[in-house]
Amino acid sequence: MRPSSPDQPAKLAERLAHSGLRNTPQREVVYRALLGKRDHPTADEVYSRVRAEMPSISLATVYNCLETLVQCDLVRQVNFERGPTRYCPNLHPHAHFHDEQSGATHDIDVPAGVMESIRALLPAGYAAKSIEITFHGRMAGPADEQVR
Amino acid sequence: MRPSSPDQPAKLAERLAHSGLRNTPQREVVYRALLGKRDHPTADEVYSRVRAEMPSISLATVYNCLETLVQCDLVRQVNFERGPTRYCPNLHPHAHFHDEQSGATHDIDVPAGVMESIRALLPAGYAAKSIEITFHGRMAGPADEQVR
DNA sequence: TTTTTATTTGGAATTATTCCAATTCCCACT
DNA sequence: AGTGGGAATTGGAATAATTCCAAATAAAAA
Repeated sequence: MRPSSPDQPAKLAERLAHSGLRNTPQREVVYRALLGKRDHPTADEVYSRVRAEMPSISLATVYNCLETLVQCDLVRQVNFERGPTRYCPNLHPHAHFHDEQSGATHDIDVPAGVMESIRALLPAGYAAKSIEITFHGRMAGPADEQVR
Repeated sequence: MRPSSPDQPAKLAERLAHSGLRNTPQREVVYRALLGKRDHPTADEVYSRVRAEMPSISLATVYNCLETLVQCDLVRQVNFERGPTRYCPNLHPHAHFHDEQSGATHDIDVPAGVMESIRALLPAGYAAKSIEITFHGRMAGPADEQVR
């Protein structure tokens, strides 16, 4: 696994400043919670993780911070099917695989070239700022994983 | 525009029968509402369209019928961002373009080959039953539409 | 016709999220 | 250091979307 770049708290400060926003302890702790366990948590899950470190934080603040992080392009917001919004701090171009069995979501790398070929499907006059790709399916069980 | 195939009510009957479900007037009217105006309506929007024809139908039934149609693979369920689930009766492989300005959603054809090349991104052990592609962006204004 | 099973219905309950008004915090300026 | 003002946080109420539930209805099977 690629190590996360070493200066991500600094990145938070920089991006917040860039948008004229303040770097508060709540925003830091929410961002760190996302980076610490990259399993696409819901706002509620972030809330409970963050309370371990900062018991006084409120759920409304968690929502606010997540919203702020999304606006700063530090976090992507992910929705499949019904259910709560999930949050993803992976900024590399990638797709999501949603395992219907476990409910887990896995990141799937998408080469920039493929992303562009998908963008090329758009007729003239359509300008896409972002592209979301989600697979729905099941992971093969251990019996199927053998390559030979 | 390609005319919708002539026998879609029959298709409903067939798919319901295939799943051992009954072909009720409510299911028919909900399905027809989706086919009649293919603008990715929410359950509430379907509800109000359907009430014109069947004023006694309930919102719970609309939810039930939509769920049934999804299970029969007659309708796709679409989610972007927060907000209510939308329903799409287009069964051809396609992506969605979400215009942030108007909130409208447009279908974008995706050639089967491209769909397969996207599927090929999955590592061994991942089996996708469906692939969802959503563009977020803006439509160019009329000034930009000239081809020459 | 009677029995059984599926479906519909209205309303209550739940879930996720947003809103709001009242603090609290922090930065800039004196 | 002291203070004014905008930004952020907070708790709780409000809203929106959906699901749940138990009773009534409708359709199929026997």
